[in-house]
Amino acid sequence: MATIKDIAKLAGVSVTTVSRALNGYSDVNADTRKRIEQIAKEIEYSPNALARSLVMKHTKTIGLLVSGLSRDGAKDNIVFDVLTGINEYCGSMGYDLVLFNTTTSKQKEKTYAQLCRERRVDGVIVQGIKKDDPYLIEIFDSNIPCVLIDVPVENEHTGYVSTDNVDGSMKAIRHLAELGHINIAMINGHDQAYVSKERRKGFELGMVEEGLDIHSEWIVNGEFTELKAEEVAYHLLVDSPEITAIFCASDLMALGVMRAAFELGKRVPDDLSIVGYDDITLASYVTPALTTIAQDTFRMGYEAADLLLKILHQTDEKRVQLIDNELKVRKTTKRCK
Amino acid sequence: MATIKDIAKLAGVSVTTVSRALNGYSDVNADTRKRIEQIAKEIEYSPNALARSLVMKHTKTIGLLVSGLSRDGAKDNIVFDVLTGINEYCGSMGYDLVLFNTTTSKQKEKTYAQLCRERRVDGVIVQGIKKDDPYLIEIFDSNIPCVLIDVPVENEHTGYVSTDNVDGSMKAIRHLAELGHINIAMINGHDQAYVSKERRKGFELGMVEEGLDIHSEWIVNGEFTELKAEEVAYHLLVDSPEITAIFCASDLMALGVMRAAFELGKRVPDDLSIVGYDDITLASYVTPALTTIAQDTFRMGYEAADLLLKILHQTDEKRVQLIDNELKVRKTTKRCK
DNA sequence: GAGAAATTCCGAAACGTTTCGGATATATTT
DNA sequence: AAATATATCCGAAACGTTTCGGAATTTCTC
Repeated sequence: MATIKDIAKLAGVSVTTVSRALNGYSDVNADTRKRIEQIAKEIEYSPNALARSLVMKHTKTIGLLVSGLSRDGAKDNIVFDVLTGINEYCGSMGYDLVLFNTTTSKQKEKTYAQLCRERRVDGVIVQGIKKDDPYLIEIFDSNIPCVLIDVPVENEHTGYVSTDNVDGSMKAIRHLAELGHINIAMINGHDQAYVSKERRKGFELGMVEEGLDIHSEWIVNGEFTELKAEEVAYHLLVDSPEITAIFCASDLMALGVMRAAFELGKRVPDDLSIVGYDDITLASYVTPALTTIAQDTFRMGYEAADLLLKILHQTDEKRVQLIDNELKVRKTTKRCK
Repeated sequence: MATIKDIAKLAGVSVTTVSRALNGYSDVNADTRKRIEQIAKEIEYSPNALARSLVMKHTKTIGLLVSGLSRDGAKDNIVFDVLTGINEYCGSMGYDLVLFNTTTSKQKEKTYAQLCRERRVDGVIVQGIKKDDPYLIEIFDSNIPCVLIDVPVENEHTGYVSTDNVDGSMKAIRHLAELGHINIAMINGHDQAYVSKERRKGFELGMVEEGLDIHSEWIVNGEFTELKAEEVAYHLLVDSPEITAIFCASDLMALGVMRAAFELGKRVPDDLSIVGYDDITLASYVTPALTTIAQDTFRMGYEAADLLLKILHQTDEKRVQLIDNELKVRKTTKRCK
């Protein structure tokens, strides 16, 4: 493969001059520059990013640590959306992305910092990490620039992007309350997720705001999966048939609840109102279409990348970026009889 | 950041010995090895992959060139599924992935080969490329190991993975014919896609096999989008109300067709049978659930990565990998009245 | 106990860049 | 014409590894 040395030899100049010519420095004659560029094209030269990075001390790549990059991550397209957002912004800024594998056991034995340092990524975006993941404290302790998705960690070199999960949940409850619902239950995710805590808080705040009673036994975890949510919703609905509305911490779980309702012969939304969270693609395609709190996940990725580059270049001391969310009223909510 | 030199100094040995110790060579004393490893841990050493790759001439990374990594690629989760498949296999083999950005204009000015050579990726997997993309011939001409998804290009250093698209389409037609359908139309993708050509061929072969007439004006392109498919299906169904079944070259287009049918007051499947292609997540969630030809896209990614590594290591002279597909009968097809 | 073999280590070059400090030649000023 | 400024170039070191060829020491063989 052609190197800068080859060009130098052919052009009869030093490698220094070739380097400076190709990188647009001013102290090289216009003619020599032309000649060098010409030769570079002829012998199909392309610079070796490895060698460059080695001396420049930056790679123009940012690492991606994503936990949900597994087969069933396809249903909720959140991971994908965030990824495209990141990709979009990074692409426009000339950064490439490298995907780290956290799924395989092979990689798990390497620490977070090792992963990043080996590849010498300039920064990292972390997605889908749980509160109790050992990686998390390592992220905080290491000095690698990093932004988390939906995990509030702040630092000299780490920030995060999220949405206002308590406000989002309150929107859901207000909507339900306006429709006259009183007996409202909640299917939450699991305790290892930051958003679960927030969404529960929003649920409770919304309930007291509306003057409604909170039945703590009506708040159950659905593990963020359709199947588990279906199961717990089923039991919930048999045990407490007076429930007329369920707020779910994710759309996928809302789909599970719909299924449970169907099995019990409860019609949605006539007998049971449901509101989800996320606005995944499925939400608007399913029948009846799901009322939900929409998050602009693409934008979350986009802003995460933006924030990371700002931390990287120290152009800004901002460390957190909050994205709007929005209630989308569709067909799974109806006035309470 | 700690380097091999630091270890050498602390351990009182040469860098050669450190290198050989850490890489498990046999010509280093067990005690010195222990000592070196100990020191490495203490000063939190992690090897610089850049420097290593520079001399080793391989990076243990494979490049990803994907066109559909855009916002609306989320609906059909194909890109994502393939990606996870690739990620899974590469992870298990100790390879990392780098995502190349082809979406932005900035990158488009770089040639395919430049992109790969700069980063010195060991190989590339290309997805969603069109037949008339200038990149394609460059891929063929360059000597970078490469496997394409769904584009039949074979070479010393390039292979592809795909499914049997003509057979898949024939399965669809057979199914429709068995249900007594005679007037069958097809909504195809666009002419720049290899799979479109194949699926059309399968459609036609299936029709003659079943002794049915092919009306060439009943084969129209829907550009692989829901909207366009809805539009062309609408016109098709108004112009030729005798059509009782439509075979679509993608599930997304099938959804468009369902919408068109709904607008025209035609019930699916009672008045119109529809079969899609791909088996995206939406297919099974939509009402009525979509009958479709399922492709194991995760597996396609997985096998693509496997094939690439085989080409890379020259362990095999195989250059093409075909994945099975399968007819999934759901609720959008019914016996013709 | 001499020669052979095995064990353990190391110096130096190489990978392909960038960049610092200076050198040479030409142009400008006085 | 001398002094100064400008334009253009270059040598060499540095980045952090791997690896070739050989050297020094110890152990084995007869």
